[in-house]
Amino acid sequence: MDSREDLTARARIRDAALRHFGEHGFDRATIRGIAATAEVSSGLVRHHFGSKEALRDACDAHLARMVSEINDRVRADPAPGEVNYVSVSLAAVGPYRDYIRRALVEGRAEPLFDKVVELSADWMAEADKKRSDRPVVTRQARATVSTAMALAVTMLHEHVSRGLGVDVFSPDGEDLLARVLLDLHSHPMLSPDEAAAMRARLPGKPRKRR
Amino acid sequence: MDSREDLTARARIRDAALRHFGEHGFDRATIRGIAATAEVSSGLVRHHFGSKEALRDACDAHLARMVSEINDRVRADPAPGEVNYVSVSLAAVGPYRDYIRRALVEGRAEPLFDKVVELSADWMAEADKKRSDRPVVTRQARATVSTAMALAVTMLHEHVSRGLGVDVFSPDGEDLLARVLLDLHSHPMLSPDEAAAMRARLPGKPRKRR
DNA sequence: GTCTATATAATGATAGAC
DNA sequence: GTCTATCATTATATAGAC
Repeated sequence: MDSREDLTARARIRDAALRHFGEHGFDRATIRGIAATAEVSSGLVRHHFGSKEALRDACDAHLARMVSEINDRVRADPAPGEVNYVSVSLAAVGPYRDYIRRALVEGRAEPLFDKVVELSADWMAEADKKRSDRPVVTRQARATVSTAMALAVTMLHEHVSRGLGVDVFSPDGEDLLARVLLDLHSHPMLSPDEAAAMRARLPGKPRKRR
Repeated sequence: MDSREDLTARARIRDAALRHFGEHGFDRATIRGIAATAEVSSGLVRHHFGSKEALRDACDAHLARMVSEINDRVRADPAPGEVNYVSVSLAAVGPYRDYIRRALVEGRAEPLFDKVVELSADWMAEADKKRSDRPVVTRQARATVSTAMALAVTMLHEHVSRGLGVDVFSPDGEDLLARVLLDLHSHPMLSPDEAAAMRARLPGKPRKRR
C-alpha cells in the first residue's frame, strides 16, 4: 500500500477503501470507516470521489494500473516454464488479495483477469510447441479456463484450507499446495483416448474452433 | 425451488430468501423484499426465523440437506468415470447457483463443499488404481484442490464467459466448456520429470504426507 | 482542500392486534 | 400464523463554513 506515510489525502482514501472493501465487502464497508482509516473527514471522501460507487471504480482502476506494471515485470523476467505465474502475480498483489477476490467473483476487475489470461496464453504457447496433437479448441479458450482454475484456490481459500488442514496462505500451506499442484498438473485425469471417446459422445454437433 | 404453489409460508419465505440472497447478495437483500416475493408480511419473516442471519442459516441448512440427497443419488448412479461429477451436481442445484456461489466465496456452506470433495475423492480413488507412481500427497488434499478448480468456472463465470466469447451457462457455452475441459484434463501441464525437478527445488524441507 | 452539521432514506427489529 | 404500525439505527448524500 505504498507504505509511505506522506501520501496525498486522495491516495490515502483510495488505499483505505481498498482495505475496507477487501475486509468487509463493498456493502458493509462504510464511507465513514474509510474516512477514519484515512484520517480524513467523510466529507472529503465525497469531495474527491463523489460517491461510494465512484470510489470503488477508482480502486479498480488503480488496481488495473498496478497489474499492468506487474504484468510487464513478469514478462521481462526470464523465469522459464514456471507454473507459478499465478502465484507470482498474486504474491505481488498480496495486500489486495481480499479486494481482488471479491471483485473477481462479482464479475468486476476485468482487466486484471484478462491480463492473467494473456500471461497464461503466453506460457501455453510454449507448452503447445511440445505437443503432438492439434488442440481441438483455441488457446484463448484453454488459457481462460486454465486461469479460472488457477485462481480457484484463492477464491475458495477458506474451504481449501479446511480440506488441506492448513492455511493455504501460511508457509506450510503454500508448500503443501505447491506439491499438490505439481502432482495434479503432472497426472492427467484422462488419457487422450478417453478424452476422444467422451468428446465423441458430446451431444452438440461437432463445431468449429472458437 | 419445489415449484409447487401451495407451499407453507415458511418454505415460501426460505425459497424467496434463497433467490434474493443469490441475486443481490446477503447485505443488499432486504427482509421486506423477500417478504414481498414470498407474498407475506415482513413481520411473518421475523416470526418464523427471528433474524436475517438466522434466515440465512436456514437457507444454508436447507441447501446442505438437498446436496446430501443429490450426493446419494450420484453415488447410486452407475455412470462410470464421469469427469462431470461436478457438472452433474451443479445442474441439479441449478436454480441455487448464484446463492451457492456467494456462499462459497464467503467461506460458508462448508457441508456443500465437503460433500463435493468426498465425491471427487471417490472418483480419484478409481483413477489412482491405474496410476503407477505413488502420489506424494494424500488423496484428500488432491481432491480438495481439484474440487476448488472444478468449481472455478462457476465462481468466475462472468470472466470465463467473456474469455470464451459465449455464456458458459448457455448450451453453446456448456458444449465449448466441455471440450476445453476434455483437452485440459487429457494434457498435463508438466511431465513427471519436470514435476519431480520442480518439487526438488521447493524451498521447504521434504515433508511427511499430510 | 478540508471540515462540521444536517437532510433523507432505508433497513432490521419490535410490539401488539386479530 | 399472520398482519400493521412504529422505533431506532445507520448510512449516503448534501450544503455550506473555513
